[in-house]
Amino acid sequence: MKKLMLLDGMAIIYRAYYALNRNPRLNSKGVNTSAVLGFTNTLYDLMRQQHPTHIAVAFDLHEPTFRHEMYEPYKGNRDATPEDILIAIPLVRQLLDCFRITVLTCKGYEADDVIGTASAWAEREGFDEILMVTPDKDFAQLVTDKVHLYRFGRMGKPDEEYGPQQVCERFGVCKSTQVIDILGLWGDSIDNIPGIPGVGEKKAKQLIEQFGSIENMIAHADEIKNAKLCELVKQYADQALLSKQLATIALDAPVELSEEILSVKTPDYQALHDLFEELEFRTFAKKYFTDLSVSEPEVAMKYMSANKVVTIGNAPKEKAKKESADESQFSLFDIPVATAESVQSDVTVLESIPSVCDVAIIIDGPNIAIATDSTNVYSSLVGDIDKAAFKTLLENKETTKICFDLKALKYILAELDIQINGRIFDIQLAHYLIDAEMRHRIDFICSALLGYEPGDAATQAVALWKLYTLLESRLKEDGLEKLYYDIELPLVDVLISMESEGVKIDVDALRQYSSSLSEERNTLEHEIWELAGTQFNISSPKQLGEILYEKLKIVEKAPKTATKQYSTAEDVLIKMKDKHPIVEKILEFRSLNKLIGTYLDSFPKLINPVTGRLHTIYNQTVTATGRLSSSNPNLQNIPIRTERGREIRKAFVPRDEEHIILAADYSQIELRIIASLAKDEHMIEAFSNHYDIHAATAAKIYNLPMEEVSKDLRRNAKSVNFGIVYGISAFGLSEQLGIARKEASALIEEYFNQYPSIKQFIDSSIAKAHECGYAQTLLGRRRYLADIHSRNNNLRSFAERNAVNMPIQGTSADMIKIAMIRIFNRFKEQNLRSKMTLQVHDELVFDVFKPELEKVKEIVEQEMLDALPLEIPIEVGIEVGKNWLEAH
DNA sequence: CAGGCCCCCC
DNA sequence: TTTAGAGGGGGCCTGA
Repeated sequence: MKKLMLLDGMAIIYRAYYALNRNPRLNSKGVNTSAVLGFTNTLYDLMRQQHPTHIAVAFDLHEPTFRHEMYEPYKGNRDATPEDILIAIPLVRQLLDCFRITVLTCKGYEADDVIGTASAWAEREGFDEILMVTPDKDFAQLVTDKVHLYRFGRMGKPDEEYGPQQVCERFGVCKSTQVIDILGLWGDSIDNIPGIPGVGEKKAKQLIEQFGSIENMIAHADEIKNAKLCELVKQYADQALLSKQLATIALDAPVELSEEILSVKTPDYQALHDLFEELEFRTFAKKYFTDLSVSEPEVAMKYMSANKVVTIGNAPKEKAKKESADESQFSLFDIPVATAESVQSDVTVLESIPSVCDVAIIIDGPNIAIATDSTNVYSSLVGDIDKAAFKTLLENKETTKICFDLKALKYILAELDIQINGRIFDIQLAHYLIDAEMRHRIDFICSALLGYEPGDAATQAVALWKLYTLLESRLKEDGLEKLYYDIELPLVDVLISMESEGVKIDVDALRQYSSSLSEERNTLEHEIWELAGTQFNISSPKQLGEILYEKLKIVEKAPKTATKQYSTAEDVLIKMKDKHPIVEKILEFRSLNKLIGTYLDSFPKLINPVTGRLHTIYNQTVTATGRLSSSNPNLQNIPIRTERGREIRKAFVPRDEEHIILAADYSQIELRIIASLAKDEHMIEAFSNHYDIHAATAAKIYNLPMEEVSKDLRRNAKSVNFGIVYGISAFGLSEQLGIARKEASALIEEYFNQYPSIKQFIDSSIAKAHECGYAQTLLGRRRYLADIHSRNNNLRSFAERNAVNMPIQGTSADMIKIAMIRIFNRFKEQNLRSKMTLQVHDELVFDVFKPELEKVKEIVEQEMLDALPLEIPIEVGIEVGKNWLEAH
């Protein structure tokens, strides 16, 4: 097994420099060693994760290269290299010497070419795996089955490894070599070398998909439908070719390569020791050399991949002893992070915790806190880990596990075949219940509640352990324990089951529908361009605004958005529909574009190749009211209102012929809840008699018998009912119904006359919020309303509407969550093969094994009805069908 | 790559 | 000067 790792030296130094520069680390001579330290750390991580047998780091020589002449006219856009980086380069090279890692450079070529050449060479030499470590997407052109691209994740996202498949997905090409064609058209943003002006990522992909290469595109330029684009392509053909040439990585740099040169060797420990001394990496050096009393590289590697258990507090003695023995084995690079001890007082406890490790576990009597050193909290658990010990620890039913993002943790543990037993305290869930509107990321929570951000696993574990005490008592004080233990915590398993189950999608149907709608969209696009007299990007609100309000001047006073841009929002356009025929076409184009972009074309890409199904992610800690949210893809906003949109639901199908889709939804749940919370007799009566509630409302406010309520009056009443739930205002209602303000306010007034308890409920909700500063659901879920006392009318009104809406929306959310948990448990008890697959706020969707249909219906209906005791009868509509549309 | 805008759902 | 003015979400595009 030969595995070569090629690193782009400068890129890693830059990354380290920017990552650590906020907190520069100066040694006593005033030299900034952040970049060197970061580089060292990156190298260590990569070695530990990738276990290469061969390695090299490529550097530029900062001399003219074979591209020099081509680049020359465009030079001058790069910022000068920061001085701290100039200092870091020789130090890094010195470090690599000590590690006896070869530095590859080549006169007349850039580091990219050296890496390209080396990877091509290694592939020919029969290496099994070659990993190019660089943030530069250009390297995608070299990716093959054996040569992979490794890019660091930014913004807390995990690192990404690009194989041929990922390259094709990312760039929308058939072959990775076509990446240079895309980049050629796109141009080089760093050196500001334009490809073809106006061609961005999307257009470039389209063109290459159509023509295969830049050369072919130029040869057949006349076939480009868009006249303007066609002109540009002809005009800038040479520039695109040049840009492609510049993007092409050379594979023939005259650089000396051999297995011997590249092989991973034993470091020169003496030299390393001296260098660390000089750089003042003392903590690191001490650990590193204590650990390396046996200086065998294999042993060193083993130490590097070890994991650590930290015991503090009242743990049993023998255990503490064992673990402190383990501790001496860790060779860890030291990073200048704010550690817990710098801000907290219990230094004696924390002294035993080194600043960096993979997984930190704190055992404090019966409480166990688990953390890892990543924002993606548990992603690095699947490394080398003492699984037996970890399993025993987590599966113990007697202890309390303190963690952050239980759902993520459980996914990882499932892979390791580990269960998590005993009481579980998820800091994230608890924090969500305590203050839903805050952000629930570990770093934010820590800085808000502890006053520092955890930099590594050990600090994070300490933070969780501290937060546990804080949040546990807060949960109790605020009466949120039941919500936590009876709803949010058990819901985690339900969501995991739904997410991993996924839904089956009829991909062929989506593809067919997509191509038919795309044709319609193209026609419309051309018609719009025709009417506008020019070609422009219709999806760009900016360009569209300019066309509508400057070129065509379809209205005198152009509507503006809050940020003083031209508004092209749907309701605005609808109002000016008859001013110009283009408006209707634009609306039509928008709706098609939305359907194609958001659903039809994106779903097939998101289907998991292993399961062949579509898996959404339910977020349990996003909404301010207690609802779930869904993303990647969002399956809670699948169209249903328009005929075209509904088609998409037909593609949601059962898993096979033995299954059938069942959808169960609460009818008018929010109105029922408000009626129940308000104990409004009239509404209770209407619901008890199973009246059409909107018609009944219309009858009341217009003082008519029910039979005489027209469609229009019913629609008005329906809007008022919705308005009540949202926190009504006369303006909002008048906008919604297209009626005068006065008329709207008369309607509202009459509504309140007819339903006095509703009015009372609204008033008392607002009064209660003023009094205690938060709104509350039936079960006590809270939402703090910071602006409830604001002297700013707008802000205060907003808070007051939330005070009304949140208890309604939130109670409904609590209700369906309870139903979900009970249904899930009963399915499990009865060993049913049927599965719950989707939740859309008031609706649950199931993939039902046909023989179980009656049983499922019974369970679902019963549990949805009984979830919460209300003053009002609840109704649940259950339907089945061979797809989601039919079942709705 | 954050923020603005828009549009789909409940 | 102009806009927003009924709740809760997510996705796409842009411009810096």
